[in-house]
Amino acid sequence: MPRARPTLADVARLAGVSSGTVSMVLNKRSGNVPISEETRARVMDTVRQLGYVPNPVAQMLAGGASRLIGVFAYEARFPYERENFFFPYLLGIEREASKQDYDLLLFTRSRGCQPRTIYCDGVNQLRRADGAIVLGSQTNREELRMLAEEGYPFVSIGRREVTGQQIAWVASDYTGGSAEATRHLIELGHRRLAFLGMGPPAETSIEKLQGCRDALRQVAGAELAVWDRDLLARPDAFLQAVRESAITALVCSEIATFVNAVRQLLAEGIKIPDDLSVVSLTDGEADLPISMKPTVVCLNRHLMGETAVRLLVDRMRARDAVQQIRFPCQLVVGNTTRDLSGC
Amino acid sequence: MPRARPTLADVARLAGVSSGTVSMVLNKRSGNVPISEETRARVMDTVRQLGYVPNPVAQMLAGGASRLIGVFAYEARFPYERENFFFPYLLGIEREASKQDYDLLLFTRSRGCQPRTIYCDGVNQLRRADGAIVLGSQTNREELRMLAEEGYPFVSIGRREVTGQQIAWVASDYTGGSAEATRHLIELGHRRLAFLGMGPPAETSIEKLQGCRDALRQVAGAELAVWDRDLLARPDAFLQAVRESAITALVCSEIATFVNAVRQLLAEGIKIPDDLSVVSLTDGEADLPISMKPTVVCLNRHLMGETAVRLLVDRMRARDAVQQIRFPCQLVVGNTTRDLSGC
DNA sequence: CTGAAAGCGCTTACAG
DNA sequence: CTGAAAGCGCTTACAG
Repeated sequence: MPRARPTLADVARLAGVSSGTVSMVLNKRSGNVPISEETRARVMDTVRQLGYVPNPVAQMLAGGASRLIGVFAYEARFPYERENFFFPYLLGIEREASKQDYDLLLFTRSRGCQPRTIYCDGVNQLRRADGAIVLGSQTNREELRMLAEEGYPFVSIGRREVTGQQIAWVASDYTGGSAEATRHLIELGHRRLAFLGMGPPAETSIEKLQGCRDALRQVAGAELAVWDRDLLARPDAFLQAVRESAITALVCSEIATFVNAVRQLLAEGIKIPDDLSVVSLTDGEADLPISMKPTVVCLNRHLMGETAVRLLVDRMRARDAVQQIRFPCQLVVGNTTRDLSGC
Repeated sequence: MPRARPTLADVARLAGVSSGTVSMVLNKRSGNVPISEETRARVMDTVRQLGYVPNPVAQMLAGGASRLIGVFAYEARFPYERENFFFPYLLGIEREASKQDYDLLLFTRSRGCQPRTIYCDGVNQLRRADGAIVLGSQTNREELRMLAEEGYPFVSIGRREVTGQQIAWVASDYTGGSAEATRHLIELGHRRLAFLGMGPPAETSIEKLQGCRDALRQVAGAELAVWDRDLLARPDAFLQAVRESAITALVCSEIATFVNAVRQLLAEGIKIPDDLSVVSLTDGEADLPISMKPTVVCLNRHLMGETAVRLLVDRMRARDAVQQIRFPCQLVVGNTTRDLSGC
């Protein structure tokens, strides 16, 4: 039973003016139409006397925009282990949203739809917000296409390609980052490498692989095996592949793959980096032996989150430009890679 | 300029029915008044065709609920370092909200109000959501009182007391956790301790101190100095206090204080735990020397976040019970405390 | 089974 | 300067 709060009409009645006048007084919109000091004072007295507080919901309805930016993630965040995928982005999103004076609407409702979907019963749920940021690797391309077709303003975190539509996104320069990581290995004398981790989203895997190949192309006699990340599901096969290929360096497409692979290798007595150098093309939370500091490509998630919001706000203001922006990654050298050349 | 979204009236017109009927179909309130399968199908088709989505603001105004749970944090999350204070709670909040089929509204707008406030120009911003979770140590008690007075349903994460009002909260059992940490020190032979970190919110500091004292009371000749955490702002004074008091153990009220203190101690050549044992009464992200594992009291933030949402939903359903729930903490012994007794 | 109407509490032209 | 009215987009009795 929410206490019956006084309304604008109550104030108007008691002050003996119209509700429009009360609204004007309260909103200081006297710019155009000056209101007599006497009326203003009377209204304000009544407001205080009644303890009147405007209902923001009604204000919004009458006013127009929701000043809400939606955030939709295809991956559920519930498995607590995954928190680090999502939150660094969210932090940037929040910071910029605050700066742009927007609130954030996190779409968490299950609504019965089993895998999380933007469209439920054919209805675009994101419409509750003025625009939205979309993330997650399990992106449904068909949904993105529909969003784009209906002109709903959104920005994807991560490059996503949909035929026939230009989609706004911010993405890491995986190609550059992977090339840098690979060059690092080359400089350490590695020539037989394996790339582990083809998996969704396709764009990302392809870019990473591309980066590795770009770097290796510069070197005569270098070889790259390419393994699907499902290989890790069969430990025997994985270890056999490592041994038979006689690689000296393993390039993991992401941190989860890195951790998984490293665990299996260590369990088999393979020393890192003594027997095998390992790098990850993505950073993130990693539950590793305490002394192990991975050599890893770091993404600038905060900045990406911020920029996504900025693009979105631009987009909502002037419904035209669909921008796509790349962010450089940074290689951080740890102790999981070693120099083969003598020393 | 918010895009012109289709409205209920548009759907009704196109489907050739009244808007009331569309509303009924959408809300499945056919309980009382059955609607023909044919009409229902026609309406749903039109809804899909138009991409109609109800405007939550209008739904709220009209008396329905928004199915939105608000999340308000007094501390801004922008300083990226602080992320770990907020997110573990958010994770729990999100999980339970999803389960209860609510979306989350993160209040991030600055709105010009310099320190973040719930009431802007006397308007309760939280009203955009059906209910809200409130967190942060810089809680404004006056605002909480106003919320309670107007009957707005909210749950605080962290115990907050406001005279004359019962406030719903979930909180850690700091007294118990602190007592356990102190007993741990006592068992290791420590008798001269200092408690560092009286600071907001008051409830928390008092409980922690209480826990320490409870434990120490069991031991003859034990002493406890109590230091304000501002002491750390003057390194000289802090180190002098440590030396003059001849303490063997330092109890830090929270992890940030712990990290700050440890840094200052190490910089002065004081070895931990050889020269001084140090514990933290709160866990969290800690940028410490790699080999240092703090002895720390861990909070169950995920569970607290989940429970806060559950209490809130209960509260919103039956507007009566204001519940207050404690969660036990867990002492995790690291290598920053050592045994004084001989060995 | 469905339509017409009132109402939620505000804002904003538009008349006086 | 101020009032009367329309409208924001929905829900909910209440008539048919």
